[in-house]
Amino acid sequence: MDKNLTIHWFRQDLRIADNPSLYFAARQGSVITLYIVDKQQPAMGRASEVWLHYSLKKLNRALKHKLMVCQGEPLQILTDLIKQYPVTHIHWNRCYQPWQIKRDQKIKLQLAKQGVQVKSFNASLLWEPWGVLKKDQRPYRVFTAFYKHAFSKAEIPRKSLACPPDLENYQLPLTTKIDDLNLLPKSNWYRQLISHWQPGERAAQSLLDDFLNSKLYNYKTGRDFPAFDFVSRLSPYLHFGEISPHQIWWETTSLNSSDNSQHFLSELAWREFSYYLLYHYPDIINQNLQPKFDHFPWRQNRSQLLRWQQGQTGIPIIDAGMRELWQTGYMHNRVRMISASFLVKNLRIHWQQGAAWFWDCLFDADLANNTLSWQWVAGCGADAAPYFRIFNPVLQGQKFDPEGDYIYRYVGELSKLPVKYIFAPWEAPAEVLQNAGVVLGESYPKPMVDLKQSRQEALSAYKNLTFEEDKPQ
DNA sequence: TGAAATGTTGGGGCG
DNA sequence: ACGCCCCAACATTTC
Repeated sequence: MDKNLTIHWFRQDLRIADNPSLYFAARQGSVITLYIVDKQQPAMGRASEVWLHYSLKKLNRALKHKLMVCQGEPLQILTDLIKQYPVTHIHWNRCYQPWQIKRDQKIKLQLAKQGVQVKSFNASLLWEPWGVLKKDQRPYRVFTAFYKHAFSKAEIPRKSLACPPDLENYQLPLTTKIDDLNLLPKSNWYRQLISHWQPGERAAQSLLDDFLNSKLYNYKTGRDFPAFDFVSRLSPYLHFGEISPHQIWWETTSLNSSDNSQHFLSELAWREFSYYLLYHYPDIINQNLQPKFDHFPWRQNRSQLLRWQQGQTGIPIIDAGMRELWQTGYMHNRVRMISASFLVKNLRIHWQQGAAWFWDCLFDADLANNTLSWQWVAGCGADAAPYFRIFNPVLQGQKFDPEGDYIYRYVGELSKLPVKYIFAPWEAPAEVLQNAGVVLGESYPKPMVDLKQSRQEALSAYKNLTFEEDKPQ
């Protein structure tokens, strides 16, 4: 009997449900499920490695302990497997980081020469980046235009696929253990970090259910308040493919079409837009999408960067955010914008240094989203915030954390300071500070920069930028 | 997915 | 009764 044997190569699709590559592999015969730690790949962030470890464990369990893991060079590993086993097909779901695209093209070509059928599928984007273009065949650079086109003119996202029935998972001898991949760091800091999370497909499903049942109804306004849990927190799961955007899309649209669900879908579309831009402009990892920013006078300042990273800026809402990141591998989106704006505008430190820190600390660290979001805040991205849009962290706190709940949660030094002064402790009368047991500069830092002055400096730096561009050459 | 500066309006206190 | 001032509240402009 000539039965098919397919290798399904897991990458950023660590799920069984709605996994096209796995689904079609299972339908045509037995399957080898494989995960490779690619030693050639750019370094993952440290938090991401921790997540990956636990996610692989969960996946392996769901596959009845038949997930093969190894590390090395994918082409070599796949070639060896073809030689040893009667492999007829190799499947994977597409990845979209520039290095992945390059790698996969090469591998596909080489494997085809060896007589196996190689197929790739779409598992992580609602719209393929090459499928959405302006009339002049160039990519969109404005979100709303992109979204309108994708939403109304592009192909409707496919519906979720079922779990593959009766996976005949081919057992391979001699597999590396997940523990051998050394994804966990030597020290124990990660235990506290991961304790806030439950990686894996099943947890993603229940987060989605929970979100659609009880949080979505207040999403549009609730999503701006970092103290409250009105966001989905699905971002890490989306990054690792523990849930598909297709499933989220269809479950949300079939629920209702309120403002809230529309808004949630548009956030999902921002993710698409980031992937889209990264596909069309792969240089934006290291380069400003708008070249006029190439000569922007960024400041190089290690000690200021460090204070920002450690949540010791002396501005409570920012410190709260940076500490949330450090302690939980996550930061609420509203606070990401505030703290990023502070780094890039008030401190005028290069967005790439902020992006690098987030990359290392976030469980949802994602090249497309992280890069594009930082460029957006810095003003050098597509459809970016105008240069003069500078967040005032005091006002933002008053507006979006009016009771100070979020700040109190992460900035314990100020726990006795009344709400009235929690957003700007330096403005509190000496007596109030004393009663709260706060000594500015000792128990809690003084603000590291003057907000008003640094705002002015940023404005004039950014303004020069536009003048330079307007000058005739 | 901002904030500050500036302009306008309208109600109430008060001579 | 009336005009004047003050100022909060809102609107518009500017960076």
